[in-house]
Order: sequence, then structure tokens, then C-alpha cells
Amino acid sequence: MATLKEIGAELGLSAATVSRALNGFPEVNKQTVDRVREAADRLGYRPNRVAQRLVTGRSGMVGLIVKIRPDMSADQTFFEMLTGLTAALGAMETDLVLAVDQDNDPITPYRKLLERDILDGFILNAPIPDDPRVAFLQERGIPFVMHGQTAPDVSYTCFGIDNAAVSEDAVRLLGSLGHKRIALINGQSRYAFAHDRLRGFEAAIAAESLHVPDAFIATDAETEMHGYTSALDMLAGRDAAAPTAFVCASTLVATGVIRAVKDRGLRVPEDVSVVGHDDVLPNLDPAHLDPPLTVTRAALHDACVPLAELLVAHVKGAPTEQRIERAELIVRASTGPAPKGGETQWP
Amino acid sequence: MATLKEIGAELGLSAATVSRALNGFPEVNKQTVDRVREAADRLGYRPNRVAQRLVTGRSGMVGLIVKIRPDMSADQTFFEMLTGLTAALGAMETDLVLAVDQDNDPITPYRKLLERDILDGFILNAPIPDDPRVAFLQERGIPFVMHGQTAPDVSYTCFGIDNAAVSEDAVRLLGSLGHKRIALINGQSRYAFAHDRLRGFEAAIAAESLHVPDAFIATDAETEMHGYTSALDMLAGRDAAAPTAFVCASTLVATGVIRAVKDRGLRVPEDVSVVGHDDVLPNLDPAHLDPPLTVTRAALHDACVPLAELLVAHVKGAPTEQRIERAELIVRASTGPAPKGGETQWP
DNA sequence: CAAGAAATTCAAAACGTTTTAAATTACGCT
DNA sequence: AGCGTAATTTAAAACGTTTTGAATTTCTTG
Repeated sequence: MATLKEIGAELGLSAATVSRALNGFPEVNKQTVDRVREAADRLGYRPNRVAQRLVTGRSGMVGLIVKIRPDMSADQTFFEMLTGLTAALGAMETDLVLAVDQDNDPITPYRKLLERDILDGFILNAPIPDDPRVAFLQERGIPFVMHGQTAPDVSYTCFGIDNAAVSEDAVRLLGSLGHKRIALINGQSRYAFAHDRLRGFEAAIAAESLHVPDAFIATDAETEMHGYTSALDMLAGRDAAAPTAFVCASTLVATGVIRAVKDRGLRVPEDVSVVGHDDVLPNLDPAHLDPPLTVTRAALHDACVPLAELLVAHVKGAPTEQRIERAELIVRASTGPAPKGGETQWP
Repeated sequence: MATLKEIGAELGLSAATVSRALNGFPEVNKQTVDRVREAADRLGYRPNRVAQRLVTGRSGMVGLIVKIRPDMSADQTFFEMLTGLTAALGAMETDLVLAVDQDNDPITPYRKLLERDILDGFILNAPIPDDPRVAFLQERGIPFVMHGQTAPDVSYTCFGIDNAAVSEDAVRLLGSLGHKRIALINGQSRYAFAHDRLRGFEAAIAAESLHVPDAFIATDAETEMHGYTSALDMLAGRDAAAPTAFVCASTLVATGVIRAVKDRGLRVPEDVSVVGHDDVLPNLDPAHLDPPLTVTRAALHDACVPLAELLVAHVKGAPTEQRIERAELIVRASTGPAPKGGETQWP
């Protein structure tokens, strides 16, 4: 309720000095800083955000556009990101404005929100290869941060994990355990991350001097059921030709794969090894599966603070920056040595 | 990009007159209004929201706090409301700030958001009887609008449907068709709406001079499965004592009830009538069920514009206002005359 | 045509902050 | 003392709008 001017009057200072004292400018006397801090506390000063924004020219709000599926079901990961982002942005005095994308055209919601002219920037998620949103925002000079990236090397600000390395780590682990026939049950092929996973998979397979038939690569797996049916298909062939290891898009898909392996009368990891990827979502702990699941792990909520920081910095004028981190490989009981003698182990 | 001052300079007017012209003040010359409008269009004028907010003292942002369940699944109705509210508020130059409630304490998220001192008011949903949020906000004088109400007569601003009337209309219809044994499969008992539905149900039953045993009232039904199991339980008793009609909390619950009736070897509506309540959610059209479902209908998205209007008006100083509308009764093929001769019809 | 009323417009203040450029004070050194 | 420099503070402008109170113009009417 108190203003800078009031604090200044209280202490016999100008509003300018009070402002500088509270914002930690170096040229203000240490004693003065203390007096100002005390008075601000005492009077319950809270900066008027609107006034700050008027003078800085920024609104203090960034946009997130949520894509809704036709059935309007919420993505399991949505709330995880929403919680993390509101918290991370809130700590930086920035608000998150949500809009909902119901159109087929991916950029109309951005255009609509920009027309209202109240946003400093955007957080983009779920990039697809050659994402049209990137071109749209870049040519207008609108700051944004991408969660993930549309291609291995990009020039815009982004944060995410190295999805090629995710597959590479999994394949390298399985290769070192002697597996020769490794299958990939990949995620939604329209997204860039799935392309990266596939690329990393193929590169690692080649590096291990292995060969993978087309039938060992499934796409668009999202649910437990997808994992189940895909794995069942691959395990249904002649035993000698079936995979001995699965690299899965997610923990959820991996649970389906494990169920398929068991239904086929096989054991994990004695007959078939399974690797998943762990986004660290609530109530889906890969360590509590039977058997505990070997995963590459990168908590989705760990992305929120970096995303917020990168975006806010960029809005304030910082140059674009790319931060791509490596997921952690956590080996648990779902991976083991390739079955000895190969096909003879099958029931 | 253009400012009021620039438009004024262009036309030889003061910024004040331009402001008034654009805001439709009556004292400005008609010709001037036209000239200003034209120039504003031509120069692509957009009012600077931040400046407006600084001078009006309002932030132009209202808060919505989303309650997340332990499993972090999104409420089916959440996106429906989110879409509608962002659109309705956007049309009134107001932004929606979302926060996520993960606590058990229902008011901490409100306190946190208020501390940041950037919100003009709140939209509350899913009221429970004697909702603590109401007292909290009222004693601080924070404007809010409630979707629904905590009790039949309240003094705060709210919008919703008459949930007692929902049950009354259903029971009255069934009564007029000769049904004597009517069951209620009610929603989550912690919410106020379920209390209202029960109250209306009991009042209507009494008005029809009927009697309903306790076993005919189920609570906390949310899913298709809840409807299925509850109905199966009630239909499992001696035929002569089983209900001939069900009043259901929702369309989803009603689909479960219909499935139970069919599994029991009975027909809808020849043996058992079913009434649901239609929130008009995507991909859940009661008219396309088999048989088409008789419902009380009140589209959830129709609440968004009134909620936005009531809140914005209240923020601007309008007194509290209660708007409770009556849901529409739509009779379809799932309701019919009570089976003749009563129990003799049963297989 | 003057006076009064009505219609229209304007200049200036206000909102609360940041920032620029200038002013003041303090300090060290000859 | 005096001078230059560094440290600290200030006054004022700026952001773009709304609103107040006054001023100007136009219209009526006697």
C-alpha cells in the first residue's frame, strides 16, 4: 500500500533513492539501504507491478498455449508443467497467461494472443519438426523459449534433454549386456522428440554393429495398451527372430511391454530386457514396477525453472541460448544379460 | 503502437478528447468521434493496457485456482471451463491467471496469490457447503464470483443452475409417468451441488407422495463404473423391491446405469427409466446414447460468459448479484411409463 | 447583439515506478 | 585552503492512459 514516495518522505529521501536502494543498485550508501529496507518492511511496501511495467515497457506476462485433443482429455503431463511453471515464473514476478488451442492451425492462437498486445513472450512445448510456430514468432521478433527442440541444432532459446542420447544410452547398455535383437517402441511420430529418439537409436545400433529389422520399430505409442499390443506383435513371430530387449518411449509404455512379455510366458529380465524413459510423473514410479524398471530419467518438473529463467532473461534482452541436458541412466532389475543360447530359451 | 497523443497530434486534438472519443463519452462531438475513430484505425491504435490499469488502479487480471487430485488427473470439466473463461474474459480485456492447488488447505493458494497483490478478483468453482474460501475472501473484501452456491440463499455474487430443481424436474417427470420406486445416483457428496440435488429429490418425492428407501440413494458417483455398480446393486434385490427409474448425477453415470440395466436383462425404457444431467461436454452427447437419454440440460460453457461478466462488473464496483438459472428438461427415449403390473414384468 | 446556457475541447494532474542528467556532499591530495 | 574526483543523492522526465476543473466555442433566447 505504501509507495516509494511515502517511504522517501518518511526518511527524508527522494523516491529515486528509495527505488535504487530496494533494487540493489551499487551506488547507494549501505546505511541508507538498511534504513530504506527497514522502512519498507515496516510500512509493508509492495512494488506496484503495473507501474513497473508501464515504465519498463514489459507486461510481466508470458503465454502458454495448451493444445487440447479432440476428446478434450488433458495430457497427463500438462498439470505437471502447469504447476512447475506457475511456481517458477511466480518467483520471477511473472505471470502465466493460459490460452487453449482448439484449432487445427497451430499459429492462430498465438496470433490472437499477440493481437491483444499484452504478452512479453511465449513458452512453447511439444515441438514438431520444422515447427511453424518458430518461424511465426521469429519473424515478428517475439521472444520465446522452446521446451525441447525442433532439430539437433537450432538458433532459438530452448531447454530440454538430448533425446538422441536417451536412445543411445539405452542401446549401449543393452549392447553391453549382449543383446543383439533390440526393439524400439517409440512415441508419437509427429513430435520432434520421437525423431531424435529414432535417430539416436539407429546411430547406437550401428555403433554396436547390430541390425534391426523394420518390424522391431513401432511408432506412436502413448499408452500402456500401445506398449502391450506392440510388444505382443513383435514377440509373436518365430522365437529365433523375436527381440530380446525393448527400448520404450515412456514408463507407461514400458508397463505395457512388461505385461506383454509376461503374457507371452517369458520373464523380465531373464528372457527379455526392458528400458523405459522416466518423466517422473506422480503415481508412476518405475522403481515400483515388477521388476523395477531401468530408465533414462529426466524429471519433467526440473525443466520448469530453466524454462522460466531462460524466457525471462531473453525477454529482458539476453541473447538466445540453448540448454540441452543429458538424461540420467538408472539401471534397475528390468535389464539383464541377453538370454544364453539365444532362441533355445523359449518355452 | 500509436498513442493517444499521436492521434491527437494528427488531428489537432488533445489526448483527452481522443481518449473520450474512443471510450464513447457522450460529450464529444459526433464528427470528432468519427475523425478520431478513422485515425485510430489508420494508425493501428491499441490502448496500452498497462497504462490503463495504472490509472484505474485495477490489474485486469482475475485468478482461478485449480484443484488437482492426488493422481494429478485433470477434471473432464476443467478444460471446458478454461476455454470458455479465457474467451469470455478476453472479450472483456481481462486475463485469467491460473494457479494450482496441491495443498490440503483450501485457502492457502488464495492467500499466496493475494500476497502478490496483482489480482482484481477470483472465480471460485466446486463450492462445498460452508465453503471456507467464501469467509476468507469476504472478510478481506476481495471480489469473487462463485460458480454455483454453497447454500440456497447467499449474499455473494454467484452464477449457476438450481440443482434442487434439477432433481425436482426429473422426479416430477417420472412421477407423471407412474413411477413409484425412484432411485437417485448422486454425485460427490462433498460438493454443495450434490446436497442441493438430494434436497430437491427428497422434496419432489414427498410432493409426489412417494417413499424412497435408503438403499435407493447412492452417493459419490462420478464415473461410468460408479453408475454401473450402483445400479447393479439396486437392481439385484427382489424384483418387486427394485427401482423402476433412476435419476443420475450426470450423463456419464447414466451410461453406466443403462449398461447395468441391460446386463440385468431389462430394457430401457420399457422396464426401467433413466434420467441424467447433461453438462454438454464434448464427445458425450446424451442424444446419441442407446436409447437417447432424457436429461436436464445446462451447458457448462454457458456459465462462462455470465461468470466473467458478473465478476468484472463486481470488480468495477457493482453490488453482489445472484443469478441462478433453471436447467432445461429434455425428454428423450430413456424415460417411459412405469412398467404395468409392476413386478410381474421381470424376467 | 448581448447574455446566458449548452456543447465541446483543453491543459494539467494523477497513477507509481525507473532512469537520465545534474547537483550536492564527502574525501584525498597538494 | 583549494582543487579534483569519487560517492551519494536529487529533481525531473518519461511511460500512456483517465479524469478533473477550467476554458473555449457554439447555440439560444430575449
